[in-house]
Amino acid sequence: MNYWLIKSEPEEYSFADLKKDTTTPWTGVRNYAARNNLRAMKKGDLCMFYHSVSDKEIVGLCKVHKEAYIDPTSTDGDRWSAVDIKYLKPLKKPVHFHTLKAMESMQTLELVRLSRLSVMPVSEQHWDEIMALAGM
DNA sequence: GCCAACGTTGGC
DNA sequence: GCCAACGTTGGC
Repeated sequence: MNYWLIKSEPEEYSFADLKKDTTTPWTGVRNYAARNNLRAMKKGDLCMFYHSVSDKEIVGLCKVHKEAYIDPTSTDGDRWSAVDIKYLKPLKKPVHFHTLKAMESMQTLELVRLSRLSVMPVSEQHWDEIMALAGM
């Protein structure tokens, strides 16, 4: 079991949209590091859902529903990948970017370190710590 | 294969 | 809206 964090601008596709859809194809990633992370995802892996730009907080949990396949929104062969994710539940208390950025232990979190990466792994220690902050 | 120019992302 | 960080592109 691995842990991940995926980003979306809520104006683009929000956690509420995922709740409505239950599952959704996570398409449109056009960055190799993020793509490689998508390809490393295993069915059942847990993901944090982060609202970038306007909210800047982790709002909920989802899981990998279907492992990487060719991104249907790309016409570039199998250069880009997508996965399907499935809605799980909201965090009791969303965790804001500021909170994480201020924590010594989160300085190694990709979200803090590499702000532009849109799909990233989360270590088990970070995961547990964030879940505690989220009241989960 | 280097690197300048350019585009994009996302925090501020 | 600005701009830093970073990825990509293309001329040399």
